[in-house]
Amino acid sequence: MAAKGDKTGGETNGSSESSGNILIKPDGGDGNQQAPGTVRIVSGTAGRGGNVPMQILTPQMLASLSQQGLIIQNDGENKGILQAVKRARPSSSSEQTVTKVVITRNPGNKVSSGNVSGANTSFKFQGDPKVIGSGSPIKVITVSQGSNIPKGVVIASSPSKQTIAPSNRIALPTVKSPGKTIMLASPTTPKKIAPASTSGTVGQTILVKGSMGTTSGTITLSSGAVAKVINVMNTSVPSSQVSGVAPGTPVPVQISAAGQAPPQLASGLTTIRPAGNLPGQGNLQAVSMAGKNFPYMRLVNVSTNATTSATQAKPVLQLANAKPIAPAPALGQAIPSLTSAGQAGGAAPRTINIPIAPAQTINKGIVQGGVGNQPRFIMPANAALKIINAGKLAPGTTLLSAGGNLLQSYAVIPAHYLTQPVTSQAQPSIQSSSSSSTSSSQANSTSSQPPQPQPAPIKHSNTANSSSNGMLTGDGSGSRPRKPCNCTKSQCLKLYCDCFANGEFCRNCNCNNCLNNLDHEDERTKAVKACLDRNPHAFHPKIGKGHGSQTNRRHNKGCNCKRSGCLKNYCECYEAKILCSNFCKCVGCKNFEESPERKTLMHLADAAEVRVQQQTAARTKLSSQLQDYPTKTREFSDTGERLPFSFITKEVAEATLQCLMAQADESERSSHSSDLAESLILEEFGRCILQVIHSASKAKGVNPE
DNA sequence: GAGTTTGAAACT
DNA sequence: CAGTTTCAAACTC
Repeated sequence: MAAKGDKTGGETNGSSESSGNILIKPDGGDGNQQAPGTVRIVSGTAGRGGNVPMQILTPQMLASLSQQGLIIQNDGENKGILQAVKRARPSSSSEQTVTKVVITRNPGNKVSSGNVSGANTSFKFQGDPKVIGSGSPIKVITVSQGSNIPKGVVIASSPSKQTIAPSNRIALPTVKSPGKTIMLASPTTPKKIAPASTSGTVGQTILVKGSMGTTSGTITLSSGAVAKVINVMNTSVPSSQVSGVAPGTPVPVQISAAGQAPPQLASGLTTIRPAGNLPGQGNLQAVSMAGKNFPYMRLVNVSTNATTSATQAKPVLQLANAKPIAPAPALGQAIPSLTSAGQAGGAAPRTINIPIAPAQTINKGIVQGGVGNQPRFIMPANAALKIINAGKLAPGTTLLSAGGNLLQSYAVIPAHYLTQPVTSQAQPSIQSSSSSSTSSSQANSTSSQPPQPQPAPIKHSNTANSSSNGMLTGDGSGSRPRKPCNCTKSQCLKLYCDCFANGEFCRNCNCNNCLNNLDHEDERTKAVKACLDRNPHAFHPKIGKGHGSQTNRRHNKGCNCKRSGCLKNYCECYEAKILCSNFCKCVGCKNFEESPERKTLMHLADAAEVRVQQQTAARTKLSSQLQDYPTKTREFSDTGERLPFSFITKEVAEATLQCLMAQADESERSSHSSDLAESLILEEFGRCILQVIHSASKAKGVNPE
């Protein structure tokens, strides 16, 4: 699909400006004549437009801008536009502030264009393929002024590398602070970002459900494909909406510290951007599994072979500073980097470029979101899937390619890698990039060509924890805790293992001889491949949407129950709380709408739930009252006499309650009628009260004071 | 907690 | 593709 933010399409120029330069000219200028490799920056009034002298930015200048805090942020006013906002610098009042940058890619051209506008300056530019990506059409990044500057993604090369030239690309580093994370929402999720997911803290991963509507940031990977990037304010995420995203398309959201947008800090961000000139590409798919916590990225349709060089026109998936999050390391914890070649020390952004095929259609074969909000990325590892300049991936990286049909070619990357917080620890690198990019995004894609098998090298992560399942929890993103597995024979490398089946690493599990961790990526990779060979949909959510209603869920494959009547949790349909469908091959199914047995079970379950809730509420209330009581009341009168109610201590109350419960149990065992049971319980309560009174009368204390 | 039942996954 | 085996979760006692 076309990116809404792709406003500059056709703004390419055939000029011959030296590559790597960015020409900045007044916003609103068409810039069609801009020389390739240049970006026009036009100064203007706050926001956009305006008359400001034209400037030319060289890669070095661009890098400098990034260092100065050029931030990409959500543009509330411009749908589908990725905003770049330059962080305010207190010290320089005269300095122009870039508030908005739009980078668009020109499908048919090698020149990318875009515009940047700021409070005082508006820029429109055309990017040099070399600058933004090897000769690939680049997307437009629109930057508009925003009052909310501290959001952020920083556009620029990493501080560690001042020039862009070396890598020929512009990185979109994010704030250094605690991890930038990307979560993808289930494709089946509502079109609007769930309010519940709109809050979080810096470094936290927030799950945003795919939506239509306003976009906070958008990067068009190629014609027809759009990568979305949303930058969120530091502690809270505005209930942004995303536009240009197909319904259900997962949307990454990242949170950065307010006011922090140091380019050098880029980390943990995942950037998807085109690196080639392939026309109409866009092939990155985000796939989320219902109820799964594991994001996957899917690259579809790689038409070229794996050996294609980075300079070749190919869409590229870039993982910048993505660090494999091993066993859920705490934010800020040192983590081996997924990307970056040979760079230790961590400040420098590291990227992995993965060529991706041109996108033609969207989301074919994509797994529909399922229960819950645990997304995963599935990256088809076509032969074309290649790690540029990298012979190997950093620890935990699993990139598989399988020959054969498209569906069989996937690379599964644990969400950790995409959500890892950046750390300062030295990292194994695959490719060093002068710039790091930020924001993650996903694009739609389709494929047309069969992937070629090329297993991606995997390295072990020092931080790999054999017990980690990568479960994301406690971030308020909607992820749910997953039960630990108890596998004993499968080594957690078969679909028997829920962790593995969910695309997660085992963590805090009770499994034996577990290989589902970063320490055994090779084995894991092979296992994943084997599963995909057996069933290309192996990692797809089992629960999808039915044809009829948007809201109806159904088991995509159907169950095969024979003895449970589909009314026990053995049945996957019942377990998922959905009715059996035509796909099911079950025998003696009782899990259908009008089933009396099912209704009875439902009623019982509801009643039980109500009881539990009531009991919990009562206990909470009672406990609260008992705790507060001493502070609210006086135990002794002015005369020093102990007041009656002071004898009703917490222990007394609990004892009384136990007596009542015992009476209730007795009544139940005796099959008493409810009326009789009630009477007996009240009588018991009376006896308890009398006993308390009796005790109080005998033990009147005196205020020690 | 041990043993049984169950159905998905894996295998033949 | 069908039948069998393996496996781990669900369930029962």
